Amino acid sequence: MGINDRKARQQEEIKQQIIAESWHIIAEEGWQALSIRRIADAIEYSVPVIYKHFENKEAIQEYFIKDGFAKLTEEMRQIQTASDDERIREIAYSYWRFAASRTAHYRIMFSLGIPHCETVNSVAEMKQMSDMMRVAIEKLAQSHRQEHTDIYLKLKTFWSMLHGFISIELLSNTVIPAEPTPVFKDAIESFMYTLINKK
Amino acid sequence: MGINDRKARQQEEIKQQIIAESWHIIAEEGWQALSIRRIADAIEYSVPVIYKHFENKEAIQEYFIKDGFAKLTEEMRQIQTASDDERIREIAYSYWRFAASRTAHYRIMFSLGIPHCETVNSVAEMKQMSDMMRVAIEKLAQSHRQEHTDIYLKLKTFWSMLHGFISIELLSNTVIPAEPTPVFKDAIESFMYTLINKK
DNA sequence: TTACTTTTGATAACACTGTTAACAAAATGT
DNA sequence: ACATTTTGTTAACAGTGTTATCAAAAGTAA
Repeated sequence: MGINDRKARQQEEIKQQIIAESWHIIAEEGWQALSIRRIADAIEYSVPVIYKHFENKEAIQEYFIKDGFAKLTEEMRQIQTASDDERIREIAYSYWRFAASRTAHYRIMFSLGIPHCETVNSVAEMKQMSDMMRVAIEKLAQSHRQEHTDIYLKLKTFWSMLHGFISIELLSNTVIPAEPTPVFKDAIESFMYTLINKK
Repeated sequence: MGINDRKARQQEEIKQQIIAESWHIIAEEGWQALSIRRIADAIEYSVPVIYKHFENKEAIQEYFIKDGFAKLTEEMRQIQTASDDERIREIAYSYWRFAASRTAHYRIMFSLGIPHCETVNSVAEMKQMSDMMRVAIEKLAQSHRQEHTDIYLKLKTFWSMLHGFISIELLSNTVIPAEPTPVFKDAIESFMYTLINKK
């Protein structure tokens, strides 16, 4: 039945339009400017059509959260470095650059206003990212004969540091510098130092 | 003119009622459940009365943000410790306990969803808190003959760490443990170590 | 081609939201 | 007792997310 295939394609196209136009609005005017009616206007369909593709507005937010983590993971995946030391540094830097270049996206991903997700590990896209970090930390620990480090402890610390710096940056409403600041770099070096050297 | 005094008192009481009832709703059902009409119902006045005391809803949020930082600073101020080492540790712990015991308040203070404040230093209550942290770091650095450390760099790192850990904790929707976790404590010790010992 | 069925989409409503203009009533000053 | 200011209310405007109801288009079978 080619007819059903075509229908599925057409529906999928509408969904992609919803996503594209939504992002258009968000990028231009922020998440708070996004309303179902504005999406409907933009895609030139009536309001209830949107509810055929997203259960509610929160589901749209959820989509962008997952999408954000997927994009972040993708950027991290493209890192090519010689040493394990370099790798974890570059992961940190690409995290910073992501927050700097896609600030609107980052804000949505970590908006603590509305509780949305269950556990970090239950969201596949989040887990992918944290896995990538974990492996990098693991490798660095191993290559410096630190097999007995608590990796999950270090992973949590690592992510907390990254997000902490970005958050504080986001508090003052100025644009995040495109490249990691010295403060940030310094903290990453400290983290790596305590990871490599036994206590 | 005692009449004007009484009027001022009555108006002030209404304002306090607005604050109290607002907080009642927030504590019970979260920030998103707070609406002007619900406040009006609770204080048994009509809606426009609220606008006599707060310019708009954002002003109410702003009030709670400032109030939160004031309360946090107050808790930090009550710390009594023997050594400078102990002090910075206790500041970190009281930060954790604040976030754990007043999670709803903490969420409002750092909700990155709606941009609200200018610079950190322009909000007096924020500055108070960061000053308190800065002095503690300064003292610790001095008492270990580290006069040439960049205090602002360390302050930013310190706060980023604290907020980073809490944020990650807030992501997974479970309750924050009342007492600082080992991961958190470990990170604080690391921070203090790099602060005390020259690079 | 006609009749029936399913899918698809639009209209319009419901119950909210923040905000404010217009007005009535109470309190105060003369 | 009258005029004025203060105080608070009603009712509306323009928007929000969400959904029940219904019409039209598309597909299926005779």
